[in-house]
Amino acid sequence: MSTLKYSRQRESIKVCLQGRKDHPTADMLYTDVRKEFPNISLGTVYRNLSLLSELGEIKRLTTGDGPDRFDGDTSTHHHFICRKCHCVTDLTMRDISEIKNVAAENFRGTIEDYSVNFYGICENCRNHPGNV
Amino acid sequence: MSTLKYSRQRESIKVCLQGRKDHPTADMLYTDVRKEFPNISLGTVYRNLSLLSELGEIKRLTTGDGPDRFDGDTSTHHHFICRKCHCVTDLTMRDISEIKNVAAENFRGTIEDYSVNFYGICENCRNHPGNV
DNA sequence: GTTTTTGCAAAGTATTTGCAAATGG
DNA sequence: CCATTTGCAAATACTTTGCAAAAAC
Repeated sequence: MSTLKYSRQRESIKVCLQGRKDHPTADMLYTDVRKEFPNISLGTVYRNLSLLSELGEIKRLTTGDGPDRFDGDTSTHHHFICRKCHCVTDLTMRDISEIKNVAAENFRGTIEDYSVNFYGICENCRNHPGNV
Repeated sequence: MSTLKYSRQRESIKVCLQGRKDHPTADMLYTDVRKEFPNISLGTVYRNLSLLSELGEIKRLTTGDGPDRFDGDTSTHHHFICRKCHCVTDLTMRDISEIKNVAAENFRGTIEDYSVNFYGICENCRNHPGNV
């Protein structure tokens, strides 16, 4: 296996992501990072996002609708995805990790992880049905 | 809105899907349905899978790895996805729908649905580490 | 006859990859 | 120096779409 080398681009991508509370796509981060590195390429953004999520320094969110999104907050939490405006927001809720044990009870493989997404209409879309 | 017309192709796609216990991709179903309709096009398969899942007659599964998969069983259940062979299997587990209420407690939008996926290593991959 | 669906091909979206040059250690 | 990373462009993977012909009703 190869040794990891520091890169200013990777660092910037990580800092940009951690400074945001939305859950940006690769392309949104590309726009952001280009302010600091105008010549960075989208390929580099994709490569580093994949690398960082393999290292566990960020999280990849697959919403089931459109491109993957990324989250700089790696602590255990779940997301709400609005089926109208497609925004992704953090949910503050009590621990539900017990569902992993429930799933493991009758299963003969090894369950290592789980992911939960909640879907519906966000507060903003419900209040402004005309938009988006 | 337009009225739905019967189509032999759509019927065949649905029957093929319901006859399988794996969770095939559009392309896998395409291969299958072509035995009955050698001239069917992949576009027709995609169109009908989207339509059927909008109608609630089948379910679309987004695994976060590779193409979407489809499930002819629309009853409430959850899935395990092997991170090695990427197989998708049904989990038999007790009801966890309470997590929807837990999520709704501190959230100001409307939660309509949720999806849970479990990840890890399936029994087969664990027993045959060399394969795949 | 009118509307919906199909097959085909082309286009669209998201992401990955090959390669020579640049950077990091 | 040698290994890794970059920028660029081309390639890939998956899915959707426009359109004329066929099928459904």
